[in-house]
Amino acid sequence: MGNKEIQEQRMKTYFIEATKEILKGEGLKNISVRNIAERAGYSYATLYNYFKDVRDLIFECVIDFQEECQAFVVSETEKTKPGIEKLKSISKAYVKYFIQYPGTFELFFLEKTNDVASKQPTLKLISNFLERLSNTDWEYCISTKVLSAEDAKVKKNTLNFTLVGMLLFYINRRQPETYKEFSDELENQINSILTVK
Amino acid sequence: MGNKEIQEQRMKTYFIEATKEILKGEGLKNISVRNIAERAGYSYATLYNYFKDVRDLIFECVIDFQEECQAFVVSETEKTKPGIEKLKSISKAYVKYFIQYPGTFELFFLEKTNDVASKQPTLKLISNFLERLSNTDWEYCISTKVLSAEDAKVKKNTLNFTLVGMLLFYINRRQPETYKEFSDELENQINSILTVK
DNA sequence: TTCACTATATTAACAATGTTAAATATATAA
DNA sequence: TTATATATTTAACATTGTTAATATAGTGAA
Repeated sequence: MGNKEIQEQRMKTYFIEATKEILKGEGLKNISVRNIAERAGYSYATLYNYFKDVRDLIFECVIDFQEECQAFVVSETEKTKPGIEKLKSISKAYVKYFIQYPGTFELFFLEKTNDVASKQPTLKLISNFLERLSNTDWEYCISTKVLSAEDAKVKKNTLNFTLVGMLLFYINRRQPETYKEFSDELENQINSILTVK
Repeated sequence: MGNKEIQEQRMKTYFIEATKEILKGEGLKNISVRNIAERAGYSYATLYNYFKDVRDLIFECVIDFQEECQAFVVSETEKTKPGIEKLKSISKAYVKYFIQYPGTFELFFLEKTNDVASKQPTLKLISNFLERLSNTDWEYCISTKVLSAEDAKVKKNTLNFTLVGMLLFYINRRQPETYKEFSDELENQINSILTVK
């Protein structure tokens, strides 16, 4: 990588880090080109030398947040034994991360994408994120005959849709109204989906 | 109701109808105060005599869309026999409505609410909408011993979260990429959640 | 009818947004 | 050092939601 590329990458990370800070702190609604640039220490127009537009920049944060979330999930589930128990822990940690940083939830699932073609890889990354976090343990369940391959496939998706659905209602629609209720319902849902008869 | 109220209500419906048209047609991203007012045949500032702000106006469309969706669901499920079969039909029709009018999905689940207090009733309406559409048949399942009350309660929520989650991925994240895949997965999910062992 | 008053509607204006073009500053190569 | 390319900033534009000032229409009394 030549000097040019190193410097360009460095500039990009300045903006990306600024964007991440705002997303984690104030959330998506406080993101603006001028806001980001100010925090990065540059003029707002400079941003356009490194990113096609502000959406491009915002979606570049996805990978970093996924890595952070993954590290969080791993650290929260280390001592859980593999299989169903681990799948439950992973689910809870996954949800916990987005509750802690609602801005990342907004970015992953709510932020609009005008130009869908160029963002397709990122959208794929988002859609199968939970799958990537949990695949080992689904495979484990299949290989230990706890679940059939078909059951695992459907339940994996049910879990994914349900967790994101719950988060959507709670973060974007304040439903239920208290965290306690949310947390109890989460427990119910996870147990119901992951309980093998 | 005095003349004053009649006229005021009439004015409100002009703006509401205009908003609904845009939402159903071009979707949420094409909503703007000037756009709505032009279609309603008034200046943009006039709108503020009848609505606190544009979000207020937008959320007033929820009730109308729910009625429309409910009528659609009823007409699509009339000839299905009550119980599990009906719950499956209702689920499919519910999803079908939002697929047909993605703008209504955006309004129901994606649109931000700055002032959450004043919109709390509407948010509640949204959260328990599917429940209202399907409660009769859940009760039927309980009374015919097909499901326990507890099972019904959890599954009802699983279904709600899963359907909205699926729609979120499909409408907002183009995942899966084809309607066929989406439709097949929908079938799988509904059957898995509503199949009683 | 005419005049004052009130209610309603429109135009003008503001601040904030994303984006681009023009202008300026900085780095590089001869 | 000077000419040229590159990087950055300032200025400007169009669009957004919202409010204040202005204009218009309707109403009730003389």
